[in-house]
Amino acid sequence: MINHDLESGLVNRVITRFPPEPNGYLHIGHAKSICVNFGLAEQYAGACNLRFDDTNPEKEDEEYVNAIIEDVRWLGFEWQGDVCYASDYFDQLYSWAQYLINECKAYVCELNAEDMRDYRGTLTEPGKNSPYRERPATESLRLLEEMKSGQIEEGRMTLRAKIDMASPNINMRDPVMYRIKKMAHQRTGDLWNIYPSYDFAHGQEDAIEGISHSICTLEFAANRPLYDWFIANLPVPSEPRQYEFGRLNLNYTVTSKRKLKQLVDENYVEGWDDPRMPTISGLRRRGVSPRAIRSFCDSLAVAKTDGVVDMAQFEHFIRDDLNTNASRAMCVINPLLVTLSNYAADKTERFIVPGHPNRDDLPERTLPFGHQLYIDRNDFSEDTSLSRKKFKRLVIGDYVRLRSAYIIRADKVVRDAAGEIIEIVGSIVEDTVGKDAPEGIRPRGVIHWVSATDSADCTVKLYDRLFNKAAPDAGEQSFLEHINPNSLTVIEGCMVEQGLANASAGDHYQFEREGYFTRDSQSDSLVFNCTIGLRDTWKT
RNA sequence: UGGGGCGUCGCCAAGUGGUUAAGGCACCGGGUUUUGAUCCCGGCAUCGGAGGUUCGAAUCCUCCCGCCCCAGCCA
Repeated sequence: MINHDLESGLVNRVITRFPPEPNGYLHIGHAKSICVNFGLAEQYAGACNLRFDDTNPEKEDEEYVNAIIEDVRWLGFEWQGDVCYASDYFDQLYSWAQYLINECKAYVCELNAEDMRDYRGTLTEPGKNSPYRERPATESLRLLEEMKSGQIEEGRMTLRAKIDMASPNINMRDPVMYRIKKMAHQRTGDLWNIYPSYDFAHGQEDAIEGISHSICTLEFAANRPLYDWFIANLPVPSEPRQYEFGRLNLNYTVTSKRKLKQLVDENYVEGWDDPRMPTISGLRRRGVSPRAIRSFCDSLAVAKTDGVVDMAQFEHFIRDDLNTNASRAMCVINPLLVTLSNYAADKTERFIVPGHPNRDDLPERTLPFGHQLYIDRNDFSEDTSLSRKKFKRLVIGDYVRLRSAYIIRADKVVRDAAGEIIEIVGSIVEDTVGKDAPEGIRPRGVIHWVSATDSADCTVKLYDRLFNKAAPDAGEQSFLEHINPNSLTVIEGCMVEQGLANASAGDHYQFEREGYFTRDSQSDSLVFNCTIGLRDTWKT
């Protein structure tokens, strides 16, 4: 990459940083940034800092700081030294502001927000100099001190950099360095009544930490000249450089903290960690592993194009990881009782089966088998005219293989008063466990099952995409108009094999023929979240 | 409109003068399979447009078209 060139001379060690503002939870978009920053540091044997860009107490909160730390750690990354905070540099930043005033490169401006906008000009017209621009340094110094100590009302004054009001780059038209906010900061308390702006803070934070490559997203490209201006005009300890790359956009979801916060605040979802959320915590609760997230991010290009990645690409990496790492299990989501007439009611067997079809390092499991079991209602059809090719499941008079167990035949159905099928009576084919079907018997397919007496009751939560429009943000309507009303399906009364009765959140399973699941971390009872279904190419 | 950035298969993308224009996702065929999964094999673009330079261009030049970002005392 671009770094390679710089490796040959410009910098001797790659130091990057991941600098979130603690104003929300991390989401999949941040995961890319995290992977890029930590990944580059690792690749070049450098280091990466975790730094909170906490320059605006209005939107920030301790809760977010903790959640972010947890998420980065969960993703498996280690930052250099202690966690850094922009607020740790407030004193340094303040003295640099004084320095610029003394250099006649900054001044306290008394234009209100509206007038400042007018003076700034437009995209096509240059701005006008503020009437306070040539104020003596001593006066600005005094005023800044008063702003700091709380003697000036909010909105009355700002400290601005004196650059060029006619610059074609609007960011260079005397940008605000400090604004008054008489608000307690989550870390510095009531110490400050003024807070530095992003532009005045970010590059200097990088310089203080010795960051070599300050990597951010494309929308900051126009801020780069300003970033460079501060670095060039201040006695900073190092000269970091900013590089931009395209942020990750995924279709069928939103990745804007503002919108995610709205979904949470207005109760469209259960919280930041709702399994339908694209947040790191939501994905974790959903059952997506850090490994899947990292491989997905690694598959993404670090380029200047701003495209929209197909959710299917992310899903591929989720499945890819789970397929190779998740233990197999059987869970009947829609139980239908099957009674085996030729299998003694008091007889039971226990089949020892592999935890994974091609990994013997995963523990084996035990499947109790008996006179009665459950299969899924969808695995039985009364329509015996369905061809074997079209319906590879159970029909009256035909055979099917019970996964890892016997081949059985369905003999008749039992109905309740309402005519609803409540039971299938069938029979096993002797001596077919672990063996090929005997001559003359051809099972239509393989279905999953669970012992009727020796299995655990559970609830399964199935998720669909949160939005039913590929680009929820696009168009006139609010993204809220495109929320999928059926994004969550709760199914109670499911039966899972006994061995999973004490499954824990963070363990991943493939419920064979259904999908990948993990135990929900927020429920006391046995609840499984469907991470993602199996790929299904079955054409109906 | 001023400034900045970007346009290669349905999607994400390699590629910076000579390649049959990588790869992944998706999709479509076929094979294996006690998961209609996995796995395996095969198929799938002339590079935003128009000119030009060159023996030769996605790669260089010109013009045009389109998309994104910047006018917060947000980041």
